[in-house]
Amino acid sequence: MAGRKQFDTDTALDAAMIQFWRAGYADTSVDDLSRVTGLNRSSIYSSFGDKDALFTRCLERYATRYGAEYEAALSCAGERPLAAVRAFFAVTLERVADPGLPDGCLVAQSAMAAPVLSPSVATRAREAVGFQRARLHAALKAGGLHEETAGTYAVHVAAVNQSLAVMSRAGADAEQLHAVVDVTLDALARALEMGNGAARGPR
Amino acid sequence: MAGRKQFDTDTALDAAMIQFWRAGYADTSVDDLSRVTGLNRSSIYSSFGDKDALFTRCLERYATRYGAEYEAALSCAGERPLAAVRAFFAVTLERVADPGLPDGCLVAQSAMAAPVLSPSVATRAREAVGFQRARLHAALKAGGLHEETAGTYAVHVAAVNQSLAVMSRAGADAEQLHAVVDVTLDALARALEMGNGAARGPR
DNA sequence: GGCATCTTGAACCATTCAGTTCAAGATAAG
DNA sequence: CTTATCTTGAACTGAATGGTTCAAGATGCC
Repeated sequence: MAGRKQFDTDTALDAAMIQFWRAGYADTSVDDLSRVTGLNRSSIYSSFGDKDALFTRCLERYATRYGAEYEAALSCAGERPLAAVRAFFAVTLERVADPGLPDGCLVAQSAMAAPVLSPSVATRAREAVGFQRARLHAALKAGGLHEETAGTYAVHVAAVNQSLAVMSRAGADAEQLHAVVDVTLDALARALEMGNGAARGPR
Repeated sequence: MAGRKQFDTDTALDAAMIQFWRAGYADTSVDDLSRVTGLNRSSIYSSFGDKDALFTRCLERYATRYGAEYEAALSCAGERPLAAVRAFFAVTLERVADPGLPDGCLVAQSAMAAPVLSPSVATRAREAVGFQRARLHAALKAGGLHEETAGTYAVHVAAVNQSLAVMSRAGADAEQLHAVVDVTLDALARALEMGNGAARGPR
């Protein structure tokens, strides 16, 4: 197993990502990473640098992969904004329901652990949350919501989406998680009904 | 400083609680606890047992203190359910706005870290989330909501409340946090308007 | 003063941590 | 086969971890 060949970087990154996702940064040792990736300690350091760099790669990978899914879900926001947000939530709900993946959300966890992460990683996690909100904001505006109303619902939907991570880790079942998003979808439906930006949302 | 006198247990517990709250269980060493409490290592072990026991005490303290505040906020739910839930959220919003306290929520953090906490602590954190939901459920029923609708809104409000912890750690400002809860309050107001349990909520 | 009680600091232990180094071995290309 | 490249396992370092023990000292009570 040497010579010119190389191990599968993507597979190793996926394994490391899931380990960080499940246990968090602090509770993941380099030995853990070595075990789940099947890579030797030396290989980890030579291929990815130190633990912090590997975590950054994993966070980036996570944000890219699921970011694309969220993006795709929101793609129909212009014509069917409610269905778009429903699909947005479905991305999270299906991920949580997948027994092959950890509960929660790597970005949410990293944001929660921000005070004890390296500044660059903490900033990246915060940016991911902000980016999610911006994505929603754009989609809701495209869906006909007034600028201010779209902003309000964007931050609300982003927050509720993060809350699913907490609740799933707290042992909430699928039915409860659906109830959480249904209230939000109902509120959004009403805001959308109130006209193409003419009516005001809450506040 | 010895003899019969003893250090102030409450003060020490508060300091330890805030440390756990800010940095989480994994990223808080016993030396950290010694530093912030002003207690010697020996004193910590003799007074509180090991790190796990002290964390449990802190979690209990947190749940008791803020649980009482949430309880008080919801006390008027029978007459003014919307105002009660608004006051419920205000407990969290004011706590987050307090510069003397860490962002986030110790219970939410502990729930997120459940997979790497000792089973007893993880269970306790999950119970705290469930208890919050039960409290809201009872309050909303008292406020006139139908059983099922009350259950739906209870889990939603509990989730949104947890989301404030994530969002505050992710750098959201007070205005954004208010927007998050306003959407929920608006939805709840509508559900309450629809009659004393006669009408159905979302779903 | 004398005694009992508590605190304190320091030392200690075994374990784990991140990070580094290196020799041995395996492979592919020439 | 030879050579260059890469992987691997193992050892090692220095620091930090949780946890324990104990002698010295400070205090309050009698």
